Amino acid sequence: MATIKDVAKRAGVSNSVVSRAFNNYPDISEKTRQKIFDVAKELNYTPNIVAKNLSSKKQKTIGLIASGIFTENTKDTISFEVLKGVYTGAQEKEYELSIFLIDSLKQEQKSYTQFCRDRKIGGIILQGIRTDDRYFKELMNTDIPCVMVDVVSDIENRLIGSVTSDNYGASKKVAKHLLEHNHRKIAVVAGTRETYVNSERFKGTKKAFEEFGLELSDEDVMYGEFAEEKAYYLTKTYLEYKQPTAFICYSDLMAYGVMRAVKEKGLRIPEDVSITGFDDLLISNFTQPRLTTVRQDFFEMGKQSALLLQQMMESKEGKKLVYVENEFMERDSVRYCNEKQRKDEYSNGQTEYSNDYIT
Amino acid sequence: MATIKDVAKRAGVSNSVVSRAFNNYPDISEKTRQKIFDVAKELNYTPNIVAKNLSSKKQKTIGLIASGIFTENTKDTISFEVLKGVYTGAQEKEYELSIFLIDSLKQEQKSYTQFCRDRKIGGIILQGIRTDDRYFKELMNTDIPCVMVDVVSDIENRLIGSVTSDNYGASKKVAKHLLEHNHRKIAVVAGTRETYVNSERFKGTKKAFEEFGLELSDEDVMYGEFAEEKAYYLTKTYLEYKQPTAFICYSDLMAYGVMRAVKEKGLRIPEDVSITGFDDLLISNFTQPRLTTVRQDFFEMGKQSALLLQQMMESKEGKKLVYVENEFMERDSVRYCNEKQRKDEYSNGQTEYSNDYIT
DNA sequence: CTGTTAGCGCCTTCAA
DNA sequence: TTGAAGGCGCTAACAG
Repeated sequence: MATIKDVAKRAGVSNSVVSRAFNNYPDISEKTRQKIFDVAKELNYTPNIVAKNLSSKKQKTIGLIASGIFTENTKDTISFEVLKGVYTGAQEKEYELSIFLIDSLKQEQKSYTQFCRDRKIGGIILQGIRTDDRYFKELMNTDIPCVMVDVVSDIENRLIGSVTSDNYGASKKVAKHLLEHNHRKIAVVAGTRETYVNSERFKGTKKAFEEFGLELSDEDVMYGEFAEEKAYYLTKTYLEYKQPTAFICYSDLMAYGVMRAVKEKGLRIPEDVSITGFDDLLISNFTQPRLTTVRQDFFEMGKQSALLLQQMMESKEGKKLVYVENEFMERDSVRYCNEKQRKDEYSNGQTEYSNDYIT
Repeated sequence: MATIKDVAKRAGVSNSVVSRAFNNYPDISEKTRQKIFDVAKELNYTPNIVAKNLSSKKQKTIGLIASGIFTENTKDTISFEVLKGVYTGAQEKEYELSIFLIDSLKQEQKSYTQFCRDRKIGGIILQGIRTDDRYFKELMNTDIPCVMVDVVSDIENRLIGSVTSDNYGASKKVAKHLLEHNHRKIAVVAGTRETYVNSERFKGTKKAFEEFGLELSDEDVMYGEFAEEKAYYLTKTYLEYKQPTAFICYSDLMAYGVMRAVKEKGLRIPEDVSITGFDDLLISNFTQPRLTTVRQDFFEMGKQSALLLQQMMESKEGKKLVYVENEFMERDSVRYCNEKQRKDEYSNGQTEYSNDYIT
């Protein structure tokens, strides 16, 4: 493989000139520049990225740290979409990308900071990590630029950005949709309490209730930790003493769990119970019934993260917030709530409508 | 960040001793080794991978080149599973992983070989790439060890391995399953003709027919190129002049296309037509009806690829073939073919059974 | 067992 | 506009 030396020798110049030519320095005569590129092409030379990375001051590689890829539900391919987006964004500006997938099952976690230092990573994108993680905290004490996906932090004095979507607005829309469909007995299956997206979505729900002059009761809010099984069990229990006409779920995954529990109870969706999700995973278009939810463009979020990070790395400027569009997807899991259903007291059991439809 | 020098100085030894200690060379006294590790821990030192990579003869990074991630059907998350597997396998033996995702839509392809050289990649895993690709051919003319997923090549004199599953056996099992369920009017929606897995699966199908004293007619074999839409259109056309009682599809994606075409024709699955797939994608458990198919463990295939590649890189030994288990998943898209259906001539239209069930 | 020396391939002052 | 020299952080002979 040709090295910079070979090109230099063949072009009759010194290494440094070749280096400058390849890095678009202006202080090179057009003639030699051309000569160098000609020779390079002839020798099929491209700079070695490893050596470049080692010697250069400039940071041209970014990292993606993603958690929950291994342990989580395989139905969840969000991380993959983010990864594709980040890759695309990095590619666009010719940054190298190094990925770090965290397997939360394994004990031997590694320091994010270490990960960056060891690879000369100049900036990092964080996806699905917990802000109470010790390695996250450690990272926050460094000066490595960070972009977080779906987390907006209040950390000051630090190069940190966020990419997310309008969780508040979308969530409000979902709740209003249900409210407008005459639902009043609504249960909320929220995610993880301390989480940014959860609190945004919760605000949205509450706001919608408010606008209808209603209040959301604590006992109708469950915390499913964004997990299908957890949501399933919570719903099972909930249904033993209450029967809402609708469930608002803060993730599709949880909606699947709720659907299962609801069906097992012998209730029909959406005839007896309406259900909404959030995310629009692949499967949501294939569930029975198809899930009404909020589509998030995770690919775009990944891409924007990479772009934002690169910009931060180059300009050394701080705190940016980028929003990516989301979209309310009205499908088949929500139906108008009739007066009878609406007036029925919460009961310990099934409504008369549903007895025949156990699936 | 602490460098090797800092450790050396603090431990009162030279750089090379520290280097050796960290690379587990035996020629170091237990005492100094211990001393070095102590100091390293104290200084929070870990070797810089970039520098290591540059200076070392040993190749400790592998690459994954995957195609079709961007352009293909988003229902297909196979590449992602492979990626996770490769990552896990690399991680296990402390290899670095560099990924190269090919966007076939973009014109500006890059040389695989270049990709490897530029990053000092010592071995490469290929997934979803075409063997008639010019860059693939170029790569084959180098001495870079390769492992291919789901491609078994006949290239000689070269460090090359393959990881796949028993496509022949699984495919045979599928066909026999249909045959045993009394189906005789069977159409095959094959994939891409020149492809390894396609030919293996085809052999399996033929073998099963043979064992039943039957022969597969050319006119009942379509080539859907593993694409949902292609399969959909082929099936639409096919159904205009023939009505099989079963479709064997060489991928789930194509099965979805076939299902759609079949339903649009007003035929019921599996009452009128049985359908089988191959791969067991996420959605196949949620289609209507749930798809009978062959589950492939793509994660394991990715992992085994990484392991095999590493072994090849270390031992310089050649041509290995690793099989990963697959599993026949009997679900709801296949049903026993009754005598009436079986005897019906291929007709230009629907059977009498299905007229009422247009969905 | 340990230190010395010379790179790996490139970038980056500093002088010319 | 160019060249020389030093260095990025580490490994790898080769002495000792």
